Amino acid sequence: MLIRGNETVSSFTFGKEERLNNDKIIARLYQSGIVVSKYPIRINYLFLKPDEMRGPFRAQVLINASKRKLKKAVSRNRMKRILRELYRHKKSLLYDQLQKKNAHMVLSVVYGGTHLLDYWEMDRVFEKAFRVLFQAIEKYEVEAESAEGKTD
RNA sequence: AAGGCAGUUCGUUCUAUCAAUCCGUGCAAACGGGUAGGAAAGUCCGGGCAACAAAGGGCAGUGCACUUCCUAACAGGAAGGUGACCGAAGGGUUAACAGAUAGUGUCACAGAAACUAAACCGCCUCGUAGAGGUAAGGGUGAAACAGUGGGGUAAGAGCCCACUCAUUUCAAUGUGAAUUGAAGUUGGGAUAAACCUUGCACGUUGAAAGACCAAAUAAAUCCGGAUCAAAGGGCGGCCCGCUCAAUUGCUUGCAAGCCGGAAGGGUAGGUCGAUUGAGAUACAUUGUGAAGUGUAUCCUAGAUUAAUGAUAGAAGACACGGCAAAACUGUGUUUACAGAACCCGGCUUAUAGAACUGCCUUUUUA
RNA sequence: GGUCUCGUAGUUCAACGGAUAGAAUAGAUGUUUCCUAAACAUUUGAUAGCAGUUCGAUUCUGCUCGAGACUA
Repeated sequence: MLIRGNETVSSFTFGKEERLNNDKIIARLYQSGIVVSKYPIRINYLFLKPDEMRGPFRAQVLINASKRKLKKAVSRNRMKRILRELYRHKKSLLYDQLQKKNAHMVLSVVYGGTHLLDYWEMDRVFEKAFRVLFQAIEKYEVEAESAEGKTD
């Protein structure tokens, strides 16, 4: 089965409000966001204030595949769909982390490889990338607290 | 049965768990239903639709080019004609199939000569310095001024004759391209995917078109202009022609406002366009056919950072192996090409595998 | 989504439809030098691919492939 013991069983839905679709925020994400690269997956992320978020969720994501690397639309679609399923199944972990630190973020997950991966190969890379991302979230809390201290 | 040619169709199915999107019901939770292709592709043609305020004409430009028909239209399709080619046969393939007698250009090297010309070798005559005649033969070339045979001649030549080929005119047949026949004071390369000529067609842009709502605004600056005219904008690129916006004051060249533009600033969310259409299927009917007409039935993707999926299992299919073969069984694969972006009609290109139809040849059996 | 442009030696560029597709530079080999550099000589291309037109295509035409630009 897909659902493993260490994963908390919660909703696996992936609606419109969890997807990033605002043009301005996307531009900010790619200009000033931070990159976590774990070939062939590349994740850009950017922490936002709660009032900047456009929806009730803690994170918004966009998933894409490079047209330069994958010429055929069929293979791009396939990679995007696998990544979407992986995010859908693993996002509760991300939400837990964000809940602990009371943070909000937007992120983009981009497939930048030149050949196709299957679901379980992609799963391995995706978990590694997520682990790096969680470390970054833990660091962020410290920076945020110090920033709050300065402003106060 | 095997092989070949031509054509048509399909191009996995089911179950479980978790999802996406649209529609419907519902206060909500939720439930029910729909959800990618034959090419959705390339963007090569043709249309619909929308904007460009509003008449035209000419030139330039672009495209097409045997005939007749089909179609909203087309460089598409159907039925034919002609040439070339393939096949043993049934038959098939292909054509950028108007014009070289409107004009211009080009035809390298070789060759004597590459276009209204020309004599290198050869042949013949006079004659032996040479002059003249000759395109039959040689050699060159991708191409040498109709071909074959005979007559004729000094030698030759469509110079003459017969047949053939091309071309022109006439007649018959056909809607027509053409075909068949007859006749001639006809016989003068190739190239138009070189310029071009003739005929026909064509505005430009492209759904990021455009319409509406919401939100946000910004003045100041620079350039030009205001009804005689000029300049500027528009009517496809140019020309002709046509046409268009905006005024008051007073010191008459300045002020204020106005019109057009430049640059800059702000906003950048939503709805419509946008999925019922030259629609699909079935039957009847007209037509050789593409297709037309009529009746009935059906509604069959509609996303917008972009849905139509992911994983697991089963069946089926295919490949390889075991067995003389089949059944059976083991292993592997889950397939090829490929993903709607306003919508249609075509064309082109890609495509694992499977099924069917027609025809031909060969062999075997009755 | 739409509209266009361009593909020639490893690289940067040439070439009216006409011998064997040139030039610079890089690479390789040799000469020279005690060695290196420089210099000199020699050498290296399926004109992106497949068809067609033509006597003959880098050039003209069609299709395919690749690269790039523009477009609220």
